[in-house]
Amino acid sequence: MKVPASLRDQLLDHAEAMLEAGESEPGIRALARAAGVSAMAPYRHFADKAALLTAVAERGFATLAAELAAADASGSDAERLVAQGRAYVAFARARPALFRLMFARPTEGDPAPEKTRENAPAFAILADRVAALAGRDAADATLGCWAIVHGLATLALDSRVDAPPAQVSAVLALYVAGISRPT
Amino acid sequence: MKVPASLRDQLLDHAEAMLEAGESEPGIRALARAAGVSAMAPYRHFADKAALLTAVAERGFATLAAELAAADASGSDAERLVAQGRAYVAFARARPALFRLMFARPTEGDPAPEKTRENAPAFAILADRVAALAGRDAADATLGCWAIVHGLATLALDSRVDAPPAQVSAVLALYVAGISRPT
DNA sequence: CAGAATATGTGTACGGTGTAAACGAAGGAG
DNA sequence: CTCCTTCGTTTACACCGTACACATATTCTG
Repeated sequence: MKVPASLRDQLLDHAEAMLEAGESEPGIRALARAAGVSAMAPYRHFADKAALLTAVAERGFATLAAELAAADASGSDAERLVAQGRAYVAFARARPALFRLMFARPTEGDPAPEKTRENAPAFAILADRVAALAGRDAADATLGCWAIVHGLATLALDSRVDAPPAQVSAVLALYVAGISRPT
Repeated sequence: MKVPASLRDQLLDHAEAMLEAGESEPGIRALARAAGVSAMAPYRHFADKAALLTAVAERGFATLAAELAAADASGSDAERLVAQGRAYVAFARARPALFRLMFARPTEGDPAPEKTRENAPAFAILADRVAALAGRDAADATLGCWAIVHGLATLALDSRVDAPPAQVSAVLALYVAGISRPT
């Protein structure tokens, strides 16, 4: 019963695979070749290269959100928060090219964490955790939290730091300790 | 006395200008055109496009380090640290393309903050400030500090957050408050 | 069912890129 | 003067994204 997957999905799959293989920006022609189709065929499914890559990025955000949610599944609030952070950085280190691509896509609308569609769900979960820990300044704390893990992730991708899980935990735990204190 | 600047410097200048003008990756040919020279001329001065862009990045790190040092010039330890953070993010927001380019260049050697040549000087200053504030966990705190500002900077460039100076100050001040407390 | 409309893929072509290879012209050293 | 080095040019190739015109297949409509 395995119908041969629409070309659209094939292209996205190959793009994801090439990203995972280290390619920083899969090209339309390469993807078409991989799918055994002419160079112009992809354009029946995507307006242009950017649109295709944006679709890949969207997938990436979905799986990132899933992994974050999984990490957030159990433990104390603080533990969950730290686990999320580890998952975030782990995702970035496991799929560097994809991670970079995801955040390199231009966003529509104003810059605000909860306004940017792809980040909204994950950001909401994070905000919940932080709210449970920090009384006042919850907004700043949430942003700081995201900034820390995102910073560690990108610095790791650009090999400015190593950022193994243990280090992420340590840095994040320190932050949590500083945040969660009587108002 | 104005000798007409070596082609090498002209190319770097134009590259910097084009980056400042929004171009994400100035091309060899475009730079050659800007310098009024043939497309192959740049290759007399740079092995390839990557080498040229790396040279631009190096310049960028130098001016970033200078701006950080300037911000660090006066005030209490905490104030200096926060000022550095503001300067870091301000730099990124003022020269988004350059900032991205700087960190996108591959680094030689192991990933370690103080080992990566371009970052070493600025990182050392940062480490000093943090050491003066946090007793134990100074290493983690330093890394956390860098991660926060770098995270804010990159998230701002990818328009995930706005990150105006006030926000940077707030987030960073919160972190400093959490860090600097009786051992 | 016929015929038209829509969806999907192909072939060709244009202008852009980075860069390899071979060639010239200018100046200093023997 | 001749030779070598430095700096630039010309030409050419392979690749890229994509506009345009065409073929075919599927589906909708009367």
